[in-house]
Amino acid sequence: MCGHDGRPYRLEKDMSKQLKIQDAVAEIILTEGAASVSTTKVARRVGIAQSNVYLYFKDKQALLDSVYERETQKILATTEIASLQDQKIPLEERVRLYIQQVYDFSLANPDSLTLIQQIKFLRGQSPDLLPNELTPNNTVSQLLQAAIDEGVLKDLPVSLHMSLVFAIINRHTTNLQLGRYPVDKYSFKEIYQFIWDAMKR
Amino acid sequence: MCGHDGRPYRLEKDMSKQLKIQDAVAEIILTEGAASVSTTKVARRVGIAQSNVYLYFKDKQALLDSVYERETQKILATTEIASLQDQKIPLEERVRLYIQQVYDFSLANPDSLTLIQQIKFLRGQSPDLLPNELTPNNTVSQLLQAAIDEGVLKDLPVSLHMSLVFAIINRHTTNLQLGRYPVDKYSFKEIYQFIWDAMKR
Amino acid sequence: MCGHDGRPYRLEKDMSKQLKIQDAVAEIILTEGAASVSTTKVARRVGIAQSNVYLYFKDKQALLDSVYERETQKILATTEIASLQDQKIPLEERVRLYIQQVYDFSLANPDSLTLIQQIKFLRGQSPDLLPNELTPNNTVSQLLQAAIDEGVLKDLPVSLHMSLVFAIINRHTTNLQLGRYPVDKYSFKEIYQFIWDAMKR
Amino acid sequence: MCGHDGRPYRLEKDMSKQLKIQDAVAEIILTEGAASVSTTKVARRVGIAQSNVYLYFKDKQALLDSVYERETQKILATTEIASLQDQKIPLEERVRLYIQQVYDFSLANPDSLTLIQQIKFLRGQSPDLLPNELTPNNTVSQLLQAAIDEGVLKDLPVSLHMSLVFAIINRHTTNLQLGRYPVDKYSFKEIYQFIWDAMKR
DNA sequence: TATGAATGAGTGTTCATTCAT
DNA sequence: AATGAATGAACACTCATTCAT
Repeated sequence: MCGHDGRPYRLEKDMSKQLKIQDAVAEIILTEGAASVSTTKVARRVGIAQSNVYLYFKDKQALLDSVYERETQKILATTEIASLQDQKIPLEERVRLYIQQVYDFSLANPDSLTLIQQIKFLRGQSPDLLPNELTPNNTVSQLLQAAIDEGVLKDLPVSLHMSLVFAIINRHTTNLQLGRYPVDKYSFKEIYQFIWDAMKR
Repeated sequence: MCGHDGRPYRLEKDMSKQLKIQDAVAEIILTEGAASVSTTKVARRVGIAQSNVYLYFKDKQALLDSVYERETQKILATTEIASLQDQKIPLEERVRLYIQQVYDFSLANPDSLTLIQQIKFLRGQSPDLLPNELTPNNTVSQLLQAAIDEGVLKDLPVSLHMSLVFAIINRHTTNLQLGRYPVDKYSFKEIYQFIWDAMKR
Repeated sequence: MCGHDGRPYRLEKDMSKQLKIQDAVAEIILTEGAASVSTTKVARRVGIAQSNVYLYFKDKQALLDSVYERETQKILATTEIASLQDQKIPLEERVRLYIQQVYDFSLANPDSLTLIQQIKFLRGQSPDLLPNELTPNNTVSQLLQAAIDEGVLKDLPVSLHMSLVFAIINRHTTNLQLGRYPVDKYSFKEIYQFIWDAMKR
Repeated sequence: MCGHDGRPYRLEKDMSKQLKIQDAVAEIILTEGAASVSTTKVARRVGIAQSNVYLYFKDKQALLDSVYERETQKILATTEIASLQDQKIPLEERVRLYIQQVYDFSLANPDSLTLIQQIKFLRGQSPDLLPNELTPNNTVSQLLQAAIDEGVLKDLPVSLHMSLVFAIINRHTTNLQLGRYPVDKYSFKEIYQFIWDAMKR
């Protein structure tokens, strides 16, 4: 159960430094804000030499980008794109599914959105929660556009619909994280109704 | 058109250094993000020595705070708080007025909200557009709460209602700024309907 | 009761800024150490503009020097040089007088010596309490040298004798200032005996 | 005369940067005074980048402290504390030993005391030559107190006795350094007699 | 006499990045 | 793969000094 060099290879080792470094970056962003990420801090937190960071990432930007990428991948992994594209499901129902997926993900990974926002912020971009580059978003865009065309949703820019969904759900989960009210005070149904009333034609 | 000393007094001259510095900060924030504001850059942009910044502002923090303050003051100046508190106006109409005011302000000062967001971000605060300390927001909170209690609005956290308003309007004006669609493509009425459908009971 | 310019001349005004500035410097030195004297701080303490300091003193060094000078003048003013030179008084008695004068001055102006020490320190000089430039010190040197020549004092360098006197008395008064023991615990007689036993042949 | 890697190992190479930096600090303190020590100057003198200083010392303060520590350690290393505590040696003889040790050290390391004084000054502490924290000084304090209690020394504060010893010896060695008189002009015996006459009952 | 505005050089400190080992 | 040493540029901030008014 050992490598040829006699060093035992544990799963952690496999996960290697790369991930540990990314984790450290995420931690720092969440606790101190993206602006205060530095290779020094990251290295210290991981317990490696500062220069070591450059063994795994071309430069600081690449490091931040990779963390950004990792979080967006999490969204991809969680969301079931297939069902959103499934023509057999009525449009209205698919929109509901989309909202539910955002809701579920946001509740399960409240940090992910924060990380994405923070890194965007550092780039000087607006911190809105619309990572347009995101693959699933293209799907979502198409879904919403179709729903608009079919007269299911109000004839407003897709980005407005998406902003609505993100803003409401993000604020709700943030509220929960801050303990502003108990988790069971508002059900998904209520949140969904709030959103849907706006979107629906 | 000259002072008795023969020095021409132009409008620019009237505008004190303090304002010029604040403007430079705002510019940098809008183009490069708040994280990359530095006294060096600011001074260079204004055309003064770096140390000069400290003649007008105690601190870098004080400088940023002053810019923040300036923008929030703009909001205060623009919004008509009185009418939101006017008991003679029906609640539903006052909520409409509130939304309209946010809309008008956002359209007139699209950068203001960005600046506030960015500076909040730097402070490590969440970037939501809910500067709760803002005096008008207390008024707004009370208004919305009253409307909830009277059964005019859905029984959801006030913060959710406010997030909704801000998110939609902010995205709309951002879209306009980016030229994603012409200004007259969507009227206030349509935007308002979108928001109101969600909020109303 | 007014000058020809109509400005009332009060005594404080006479004492003018010059002295106030020196006082401020002394205060700062005593509370924060000579190294942290700055024209900014001085001006703030006096309540004048920073640039104003340069109206009264050529530069910072001149300012410090003037404070130094002022304190050494205090010594001069207090000490009765005449009696130390009075040939009619026996040498031993005159040495006693000298020690007593240092003792009295040190007790009355404990800060003076600190100020002198601190300013010398800033100059990079050794902080010993032997301001050789001091006029009275020349007198003292001559007195001590004479006493050595006459076999009244031990045949050791004058500077050693003076260091002894200063060190003992300075430490004693510092102890008193720090409240290490009550003022009446040790009389001058005891201190004098301590010093004299060393010096005398 | 080379390591296996072909790199010549000279004595200088043995001496780590850390020591070189400390030496540079000491040099600057001795020539220009502690107040004018700056990381820039230090780095320039060592021939490294300024930022490099922070590779070896957390702080400027830490750097100064380390120099302070180094000098006090020298004292510790030189002095034979054991004999001062040896109950079999009569008190009077032990006091003599103490004085001799101070004398020997002061002659061998005339800069050490200056360095300690200067750094204490920068800290705003009184520059007296009584580093009370110093371990040997506790021993010395006890020794002197015992000698006072036994009627060997005059009944005066221990600090006065210590100040005496330091002041005389320090001035003497400073005089020597300044070349005010040849080394052999005054023997230890004479200096000792000077001090002892004051201290002894 | 007094001021405020201005400045350039300086301070200590942190950073991203490179390189020889 | 990993390190420690090194560096130059940047940072926020303070200072002594000057000058026009």
